Amino acid sequence: MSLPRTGPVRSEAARLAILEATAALFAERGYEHLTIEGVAARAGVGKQTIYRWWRSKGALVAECLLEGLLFDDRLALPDTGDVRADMQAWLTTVFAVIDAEPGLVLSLLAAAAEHPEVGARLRDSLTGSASISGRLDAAIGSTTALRPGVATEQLAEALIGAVVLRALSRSSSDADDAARLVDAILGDAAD
Amino acid sequence: MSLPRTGPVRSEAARLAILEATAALFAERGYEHLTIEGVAARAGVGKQTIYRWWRSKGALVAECLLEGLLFDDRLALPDTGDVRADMQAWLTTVFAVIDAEPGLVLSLLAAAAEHPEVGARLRDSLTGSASISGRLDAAIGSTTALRPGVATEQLAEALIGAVVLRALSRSSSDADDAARLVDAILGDAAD
Amino acid sequence: MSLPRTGPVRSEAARLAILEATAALFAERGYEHLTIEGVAARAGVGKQTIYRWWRSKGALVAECLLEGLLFDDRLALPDTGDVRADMQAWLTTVFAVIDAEPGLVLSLLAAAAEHPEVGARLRDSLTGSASISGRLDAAIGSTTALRPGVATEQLAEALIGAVVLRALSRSSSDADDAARLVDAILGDAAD
Amino acid sequence: MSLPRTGPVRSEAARLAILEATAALFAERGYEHLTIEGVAARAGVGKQTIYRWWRSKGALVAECLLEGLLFDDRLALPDTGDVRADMQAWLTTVFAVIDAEPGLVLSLLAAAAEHPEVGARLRDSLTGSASISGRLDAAIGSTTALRPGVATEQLAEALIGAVVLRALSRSSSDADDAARLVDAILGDAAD
DNA sequence: GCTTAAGCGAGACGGTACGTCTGGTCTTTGG
DNA sequence: CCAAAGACCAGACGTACCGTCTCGCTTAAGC
Repeated sequence: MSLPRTGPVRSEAARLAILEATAALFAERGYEHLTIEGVAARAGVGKQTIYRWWRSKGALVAECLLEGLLFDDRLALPDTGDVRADMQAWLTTVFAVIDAEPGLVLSLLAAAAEHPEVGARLRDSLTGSASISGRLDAAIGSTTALRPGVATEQLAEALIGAVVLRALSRSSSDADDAARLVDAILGDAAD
Repeated sequence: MSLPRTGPVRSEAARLAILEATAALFAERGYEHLTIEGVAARAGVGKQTIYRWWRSKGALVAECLLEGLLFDDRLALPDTGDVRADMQAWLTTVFAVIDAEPGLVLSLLAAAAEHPEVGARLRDSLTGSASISGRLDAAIGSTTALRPGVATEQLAEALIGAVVLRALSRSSSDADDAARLVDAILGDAAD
Repeated sequence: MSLPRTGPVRSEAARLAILEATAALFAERGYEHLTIEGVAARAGVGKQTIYRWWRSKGALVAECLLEGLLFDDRLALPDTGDVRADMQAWLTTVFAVIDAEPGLVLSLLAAAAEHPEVGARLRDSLTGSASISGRLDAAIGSTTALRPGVATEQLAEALIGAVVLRALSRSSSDADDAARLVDAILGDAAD
Repeated sequence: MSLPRTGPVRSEAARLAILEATAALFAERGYEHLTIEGVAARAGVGKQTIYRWWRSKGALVAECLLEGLLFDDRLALPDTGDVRADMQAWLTTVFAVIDAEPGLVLSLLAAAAEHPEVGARLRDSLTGSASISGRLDAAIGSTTALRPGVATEQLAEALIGAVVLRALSRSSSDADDAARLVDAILGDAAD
């Protein structure tokens, strides 16, 4: 596979081929078994072209994460207006994904543990893009836990954290687990 | 007619030397840079002696974890009777450890992401030995979040999860962060 | 006080496979295009097994030379009793080989220029094993140049040197050239 | 009517800078470690400018040789009228140079082995410019070996060849060796 | 006490991937 | 429109570890 040659400015074609190869290999074999040589071969690129622009495997994965090449749309938080129901539905989906493809999340965690840049991006991806704390803010007053003045950002972090822990401990989780977790975090409906 | 079992038995000295070398190298260089060859050399042991008894680097680390060789005593949850104060104090300490030696926790997370056995043990170590959910159970009724029937185990998980997330995202945290997190999880004092 | 333990021993099979692969690739592609990776692949051997026992490509080639894997029997000096005729016949053969496969000799020269060990072995192979100076010694008195007291070793060196020069300059040489050279070195028949 | 094709012409400055950089790097690091990239960097020139005008590293070195950039004047054959003495003196100098800077000659030999053009030029440089065979011709009759009808060109070749062989085999040589070699080639003084 | 087989230290083996270096080609940009 | 600069693909370099496999030694259980 040969790419169209470009000049002494950075080749966008090469960059894209590399990121796509990274995402594909990451999905297929996981972070641990992702190799620079494998990416280079798959992308039809010289190894040096990777080393020229990325410092490490982790930086490569971080950029994939940033470009949204690693997550699909299943993991978006739904918005029906009912925070509790939305969160339960979302958590149930997330648990199902972790059960079905534990490697995806675990690989991401391994990458995050190894490279600060992945860690930072991962947190943004999880708390930010799913915008959980935003939804919690909007629902303040509707449950006992969401009382005025509560730090919704920490609640969101705790929720995501619980998910991460379940992934790490390989405990398989179902809809009931999701409900229990949401109830624990949100409290009862406000009177 | 059974074949006679003869021959020497497993060397306890070798086992201990290996676990100690593993713990030392883990602390010095982190999980990623821990190598079986390095452990063998440090322990003054043949590689085969390691492979005979452990299936992988992860199994080695998991056993160290189980034997308490990786954590020191700083990380025990204090018990003054005041749950909120105890948790804040504990979290503050944990955050300080993460800030001071991020490698320790991150390496453990990397190991957990790679090896199920480490993940399982890690969760036990964190939630079990600190026995957070036990303390929460005992405090039911004392805060708005600790209402009767709440799943304290999920609350404990969420709390630990938040800690893990902060470690992964390398956000440095202080006593205020600890307080905010505890307040978000526990809610207000009960009336 | 413990004696050094012995451990596994060097694999003769690997050693031979490596030398044979080296000789084959040397003959096929020449010294310049001989690569350690190629030798390892051809020999079915890990690269480290080569680096463990040889310091360089040159050392490898030198050992092949020493084991006689690079030269075939065409290049042995015949012995009919007539020194002049033998030398002419031999030179004619050597010139023919150089004309037909210049790469063989040139590669050897390149290797010798790069690695002292090859140079030393090459000289031994050429002057020693062909034992030209021995033949000259035996013929002392039979030609004007082979007078008593003459340094036959230098004469042999000069002869071989002339051959090397012709190889380097790619001048194709025939039987007449061989005769002229032999006559120049040996002088006329003694009266 | 067509305008004369103008356009820039080959830059003499670039050509000289390249040749000088080549000669300098050759002297410093030898033929093996001479790289096109190194030459380009040293000459302040793009790699393509080299590849445009020379086909290979060898061609570059050959042109340096032709321009006399590689040899200094030490290596000229003196002319006192006494052939034997002149040759001994010259050989002694040559041996000393080889002993002191073996890399220079060896690098040249490596280049010659790799590239025909260098080989041809090298032979011309050595036999031609030192014009040994001319001197031998002029001395015909003065020694037993220099009898009428002898092929002085082959004698010259043999002499140079002996020098080349000594360089290749790294045998250090002194004035006595020079004398022995000259005596072997020239024979005794004619009666 | 002798036999004998497993555990031991050591380390060679076939491999994979690393991160670096150079070769030779091809473009862009500036003079 | 040439020459500098340098990005590109390709692939060899020498190193680090992997996990497996002998080696010869030591040692404890069972005859």
